[in-house]
Amino acid sequence: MASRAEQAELTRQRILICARALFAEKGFYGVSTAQVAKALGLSKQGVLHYFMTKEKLYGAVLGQIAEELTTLRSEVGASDDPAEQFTDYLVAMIADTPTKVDRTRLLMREILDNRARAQAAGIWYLKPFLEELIAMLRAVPGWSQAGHESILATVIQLLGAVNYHSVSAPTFHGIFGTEIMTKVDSAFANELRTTVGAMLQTGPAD
Amino acid sequence: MASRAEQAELTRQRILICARALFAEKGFYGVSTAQVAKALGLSKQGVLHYFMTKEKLYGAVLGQIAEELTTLRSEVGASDDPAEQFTDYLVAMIADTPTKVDRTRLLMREILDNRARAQAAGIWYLKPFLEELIAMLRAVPGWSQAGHESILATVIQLLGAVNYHSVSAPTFHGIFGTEIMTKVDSAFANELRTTVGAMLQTGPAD
DNA sequence: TCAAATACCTACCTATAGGTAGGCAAGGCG
DNA sequence: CGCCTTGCCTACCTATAGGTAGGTATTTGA
Repeated sequence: MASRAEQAELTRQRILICARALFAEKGFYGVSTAQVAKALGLSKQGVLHYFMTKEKLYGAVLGQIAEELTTLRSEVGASDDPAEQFTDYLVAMIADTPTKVDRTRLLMREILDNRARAQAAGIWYLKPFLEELIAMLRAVPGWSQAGHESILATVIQLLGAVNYHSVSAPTFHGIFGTEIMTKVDSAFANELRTTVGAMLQTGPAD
Repeated sequence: MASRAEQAELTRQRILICARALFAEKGFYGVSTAQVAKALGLSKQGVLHYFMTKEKLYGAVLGQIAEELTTLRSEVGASDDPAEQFTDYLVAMIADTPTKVDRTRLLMREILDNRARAQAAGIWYLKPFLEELIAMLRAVPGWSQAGHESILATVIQLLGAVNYHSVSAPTFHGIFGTEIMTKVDSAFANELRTTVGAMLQTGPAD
């Protein structure tokens, strides 16, 4: 049997995973700590025992996501071609597993909310990630001379292209039917490569 | 002086506008009817007098947005060139006024939430709008033969590229500073044209 | 002119939110 | 063995949520 400490860590992880899914689905205000607890067969205080407040629980989920973002780079094999490397990085962001979908949805919510909820304190971790994207784009031939605002605008557009898909997938499934959308989902990575390739080759607007 | 009916309609509009801004900023669960009322100098019942329930108030805001979406087409001058027409349509979606920003943010929230909150009933109005985009893309030379999943994937990517900008703008302002981001905001339409142009010219992936 | 309609308000009710206080039983270490 | 820590629970508190009931003063139209 697991030791006491191991058991505790396991529970902690279970809470984190469950909270992540629920926050992703309903948002911070849409989920109560009691709901998280109930979904795990725990009492509300069982949850609060590990994470003192709801705010901190949410923060822990966000921290986990931040960590994933920083290690994202190591998941994609380094290519010699800067354009390919950039593309691979973006493709790696596609949310093709439930965990990744949750991550993307939660990040989108956070971006929407952080202005409303006490300042932008929770977003620090996005910066290095974005800086990396910017640097990678700069390394692509034809982009090194582009203005900073061109680079940023392009990165924003690409992030939108990648992330909007997983965020909107359930809705689009409802609108267009599962059959077509399943095809879209599986074709998406390929389409994204083409899109990114087209943009990179055309170069910045300025 | 305004008649009673006119006065009432005016109040109704004021409530709608205020609710729209608040819902966009904090989401359905993040705003209380009392807060909406307070922001207008009304009592909670003053608001409920016009919109029986919070749910219905939210629905009315959504309805207003739906109407805006359906009339969006008439705002963009019809060009002869299908590619140009498609591009113009997308550019018209860019949220460059507070009202439009609210609209985009609220739609993004709705897309995130509608799975969680009682069914997808609120999304019907997106369909004609999307169908229109699809039809316009199909009309572009080189795209008419593309598979439906290619078209859809492309539309999703483009919607993401357009909408992510206004959704993430406040966060990005916080991260990169207002100076650069202001430049990005004003350069965005131009960059978007280039992006869309590049994609259209390259054609679908299949 | 006077009664019906209506714009908006002041209570008030119930459910639930986040969180505190404190208990209890089962490890783990001296 | 016995004490202390700790994983988790049962109350319980206060604030606020959405919503009902019913009032009042002003318009309006017959």
